[in-house]
Amino acid sequence: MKNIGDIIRLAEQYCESRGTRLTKKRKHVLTALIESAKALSAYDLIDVCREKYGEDIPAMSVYRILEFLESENLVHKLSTASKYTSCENIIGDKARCYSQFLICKSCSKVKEVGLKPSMIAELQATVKDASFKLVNPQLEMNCLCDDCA
Amino acid sequence: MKNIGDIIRLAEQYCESRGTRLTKKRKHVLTALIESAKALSAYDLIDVCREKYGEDIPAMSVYRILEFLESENLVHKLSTASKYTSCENIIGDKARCYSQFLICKSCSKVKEVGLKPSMIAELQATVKDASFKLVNPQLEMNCLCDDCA
DNA sequence: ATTTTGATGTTATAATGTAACATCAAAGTG
DNA sequence: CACTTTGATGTTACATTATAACATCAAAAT
Repeated sequence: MKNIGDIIRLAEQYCESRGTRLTKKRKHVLTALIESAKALSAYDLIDVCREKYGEDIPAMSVYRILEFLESENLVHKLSTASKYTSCENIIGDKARCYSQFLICKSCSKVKEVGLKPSMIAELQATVKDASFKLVNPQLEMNCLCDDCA
Repeated sequence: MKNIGDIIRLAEQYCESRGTRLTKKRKHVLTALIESAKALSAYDLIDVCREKYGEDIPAMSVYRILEFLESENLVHKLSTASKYTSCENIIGDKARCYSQFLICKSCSKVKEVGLKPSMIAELQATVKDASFKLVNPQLEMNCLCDDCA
């Protein structure tokens, strides 16, 4: 398990290699998400950045930053919760695109788990049979964590 | 395939048997959802009810009605889309609680598919291993339908 | 030095959803 | 039947999530 500095440095190099930049504010938002065990809303992130970095980021910018981090596969949006979480295996060799997210609906604690290939195949087959194309293969499970249950 | 009147009558009897009432407005909202191939937002439903029944239902009431219909297993909320859809097998003998929803992110067309028992078992195992409890086992897949792709 | 591009700021507003309290109508009770 | 209780709906106000449109700023490329 790397420390946060190492992770951010890796993320920075990764962005550079893709011709994009991990700016200071983007780093702060990403750091906030990595350090949080829970998923955070855009407005939560505004608060965290103010408290932690004395930095006042407008909502519009936070949304743009989140969009950027998502496009770089550093962050996931959890649509069922309207919250965001950092990728568990940030900059893994193979970006994990098929994940199952367990989300505590009470406290927003999140666990990201890779899907077995057999499951992926099964889900894809269903989609194909129904004449749909899968855009974002991400399973969000509405749960309660043991602490909240 | 039953006609809409038969379905609504069934739903009504079902509610009666559970000691709840399918009122006129609830029927209208449910009918609108059944007759739509696409998932509808709460505010879409306000429009449909006005156009179709000349009935002006305030947003608050629509949300309450949707909550009721969900609690009776007549309607699903698709959280990833913030829209609602009627259950495909309304009042099936066994309410289908584990479903996979294919949702076109462009036009909101929805297809509901039952999950294979092996998938359900797999998902549940993951949840258990992670010390979470599954609250709502509903898989929403962000897709494009063939028409929109 | 200047231009270009990408990042961020600003303002306004849209879309989704809920809290709190008032009213109304149906169903049961004396 | 009058009365009470309960459940359904109305009303108002507001919270939360998100985006559009246009302005400014800063880094990099020429």
